[in-house]
Amino acid sequence: MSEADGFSRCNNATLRRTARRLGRFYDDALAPSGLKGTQFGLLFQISVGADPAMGAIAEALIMDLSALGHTLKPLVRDGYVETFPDKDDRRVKRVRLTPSGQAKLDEAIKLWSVAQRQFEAMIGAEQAAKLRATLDEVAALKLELPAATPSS
Amino acid sequence: MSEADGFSRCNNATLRRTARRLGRFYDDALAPSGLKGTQFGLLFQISVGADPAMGAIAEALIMDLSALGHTLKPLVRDGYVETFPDKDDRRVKRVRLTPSGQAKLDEAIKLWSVAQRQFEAMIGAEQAAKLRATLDEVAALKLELPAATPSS
DNA sequence: TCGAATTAGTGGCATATGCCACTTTCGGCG
DNA sequence: CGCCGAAAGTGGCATATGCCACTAATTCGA
Repeated sequence: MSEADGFSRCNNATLRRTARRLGRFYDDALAPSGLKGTQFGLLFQISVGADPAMGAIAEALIMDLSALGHTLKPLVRDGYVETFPDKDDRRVKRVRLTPSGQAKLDEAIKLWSVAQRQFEAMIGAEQAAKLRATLDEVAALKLELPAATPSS
Repeated sequence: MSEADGFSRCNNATLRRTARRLGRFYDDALAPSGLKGTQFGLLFQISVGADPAMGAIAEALIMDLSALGHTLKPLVRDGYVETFPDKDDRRVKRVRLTPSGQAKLDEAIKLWSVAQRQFEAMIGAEQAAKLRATLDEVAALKLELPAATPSS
């Protein structure tokens, strides 16, 4: 029963499953703003940084650099963020919100608060904080597969 | 300052962030099999069901039905799963593993075990079980947004 | 100072997910 | 019966993510 009933033992599967569920909830809440949960998080991350470089954002969100580039496109296209090269290192591309983007973020934060409050009312703020702490702990683990082929 | 420190307060963002991290870890472990973590979970879910209908799988995985359809395609294309109409209700499409799919799943389970073991060795089996329990609890919540403002 | 190694991004390709608009079947109901 | 509304999937469209191969800009060592 433990394994036979749907692989409830796989930490990864369980995590993704819940992520889909919660993702839809937050997405619904943000819908009026036209932003998805991911975009909202990305805009926020940009807003709290000091014209962060793409690499810095990717690292903070534990996201692949190229994935970040892709995800950023619609936001640039819609005029919420803009990029510019770093003064000292032309390889570096920095990102910042446009006034329009800041306004959109402010708007979205109001919507986000509703979902956040609702969620914490259901599960309890304590419990939520504990869950986030555990998740952050997991995200910080230096996971490494046992060297598959030490060959040579 | 509660929000200015990187939005660590957003349950959804934290969850996705960790999902990306853990997802890559499991994906790396499964790489030799050519399967992604999601496909692995899907194959497993199919294997434990009795020729489950698409709707049943989608519900079990808390996944959108159409999303499931999309995700299933590469697996059908590669000959790991096959579908057939339900005898009594032609609207229903049932899914099952092919012998090749079962073999691939068996192969993947060995790889998965390594990642699973490794992860639990790092965070502790107890802790992992507790995390999964909490995640399942969250996934089971009947989240609902406070009736949208009829505005005006 | 020049070329190898490294770093930061980009583009292409493939899967992951969702929503919406349809189409096909069913299950009632008058 | 025959029509309507519900149920189960499909296809199209758009974003989310990753990996790989490549390019451009820097850094470093001989």
